[in-house]
Amino acid sequence: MAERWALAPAEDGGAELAPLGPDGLLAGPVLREADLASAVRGRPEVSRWVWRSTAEVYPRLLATGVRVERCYDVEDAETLLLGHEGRYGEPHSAAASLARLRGGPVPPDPPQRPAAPGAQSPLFEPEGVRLPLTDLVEVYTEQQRRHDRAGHPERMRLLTAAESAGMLVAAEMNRVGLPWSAEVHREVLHGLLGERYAGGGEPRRLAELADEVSAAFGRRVRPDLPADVVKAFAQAGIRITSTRRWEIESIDHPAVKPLIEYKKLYRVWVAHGWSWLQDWVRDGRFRPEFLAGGTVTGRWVTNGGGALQIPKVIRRAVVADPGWRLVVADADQMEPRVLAAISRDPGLMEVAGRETDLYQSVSDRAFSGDRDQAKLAVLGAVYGQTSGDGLKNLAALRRRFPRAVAYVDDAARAGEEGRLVRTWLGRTCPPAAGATQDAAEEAGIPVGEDEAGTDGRPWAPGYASTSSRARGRFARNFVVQGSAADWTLLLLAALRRTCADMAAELVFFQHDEVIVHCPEEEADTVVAAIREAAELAARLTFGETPVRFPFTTAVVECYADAK
DNA sequence: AGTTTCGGCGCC
DNA sequence: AAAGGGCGCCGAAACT
Repeated sequence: MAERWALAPAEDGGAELAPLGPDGLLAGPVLREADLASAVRGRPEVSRWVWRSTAEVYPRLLATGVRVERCYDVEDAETLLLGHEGRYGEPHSAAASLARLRGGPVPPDPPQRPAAPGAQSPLFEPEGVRLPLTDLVEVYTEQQRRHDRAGHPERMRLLTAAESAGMLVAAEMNRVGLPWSAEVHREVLHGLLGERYAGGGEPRRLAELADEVSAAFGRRVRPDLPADVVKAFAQAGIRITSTRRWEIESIDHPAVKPLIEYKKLYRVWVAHGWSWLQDWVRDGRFRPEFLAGGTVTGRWVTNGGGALQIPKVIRRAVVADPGWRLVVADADQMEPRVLAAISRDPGLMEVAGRETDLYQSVSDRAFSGDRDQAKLAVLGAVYGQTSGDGLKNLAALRRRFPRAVAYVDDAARAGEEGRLVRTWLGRTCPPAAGATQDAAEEAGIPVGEDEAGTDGRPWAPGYASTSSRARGRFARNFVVQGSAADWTLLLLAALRRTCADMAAELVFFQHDEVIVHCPEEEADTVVAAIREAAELAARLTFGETPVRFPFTTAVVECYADAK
């Protein structure tokens, strides 16, 4: 029988805990134990722990080797519930929730802890404000009722459970770290950038390229200063409005080639160079801090280390332990498949019901076999393309897949009009600041920046202050990107359960891609587990659907060999 | 001098 | 060819 217990850490390293009934109410006396980890370790029959904050509790458990099967993160659920209720931005702490429940003054959320290089999750610095166990349970019980009032209660329950599972995965990945060879990394850096000079200046290759750029302009130009580059082009009789690559790469000038090369290598140097290695890699592991549900769409973010932006060339440094392998798995055309599942467009569901290249199938149906056009059209529909060939392509797409396009069009309209937009499971897009704002924009009155969420959770950048058109694009993308994030949470949860019985460890997750580090002999099992987890996740998330979610998997010793 | 914003680019 | 979604990170520039 699945048991559910509530848990609240105490100041002295101990904990309060108590069993919960099916209704979420206390089902027994509150117990007091001297050691948090022992209290959990001693109760293997508990299948779900209800606690205030996974970030507060779980790293401490993991530090003593204790894993849990499931949890329910009250403060994360509060954020999701508040969003669903159209109260985005209200304080999400358990203390605030309790205050709202009892009608007292609502405390603002405490500020977020800044990221520190190489830092583990804070073991001894509790984040946020603790509550006595009985208060926590009171909040939890009320949250259960709030799930019942959601548009789709069962989906909302799945969402909060799934994101709590995601937080367990994130905490475990933070602890394990991504296998990283500092030696290979240094070789790659040396090969790309050349020797480092004393004093921390540019490495040899960058200095050479900067000289080439200067030579081409006939004067000293610093390629890392956009203003300098714009001026230099102007003096050469070429007007540019920025130094973005797409704007300068078509220019016919001898400085362009070394300039682009410089930008590429400069990026590697500053973002993933020697100092990055120093800061973020220790004992053969890169330890970023993954944060499940860190964005409004539900995508994860990382704190520090740029773990979700590792350049392809640097992936050479991700190397499995001896005798181990990396199973690198990439969901094929995830977003259009998600669009098929949520829109239930018959044509798109049929296309997405096959495991073959979806863009090719779409192009066969609507674009005379031109795969690139089909891909552009699909991505344009999802991203809110508004001009160019995209519009023509969108029209072709609309003829063949009317319900799919209508689905994102409806979301865009809702966003423009300031109505709530939700993912399939019920994660809710932050609404516009107010209906008056559009009118103000219409009248040409600049609209001020909206107040940021007091809880430190991210708003869409400038979301509330952007044009209604931009909000439409955001909402259009939100329903697809966010529903995809819903599905990946269930995928991770399922995969985590399989890995729990093996030596295999989840070490990396990036939107539609997952890496499992495992002994060589487990690799085939892991590959199969990913396929099964994808199917289970699809069934749980979207219900009965013909849509398939195939993965491209590679069993490699080095991440760079996966593609 | 310290903090915030900007420009550019990495990933999906 | 180029415009559209989500992020984080860095140094420089712009601010206080």
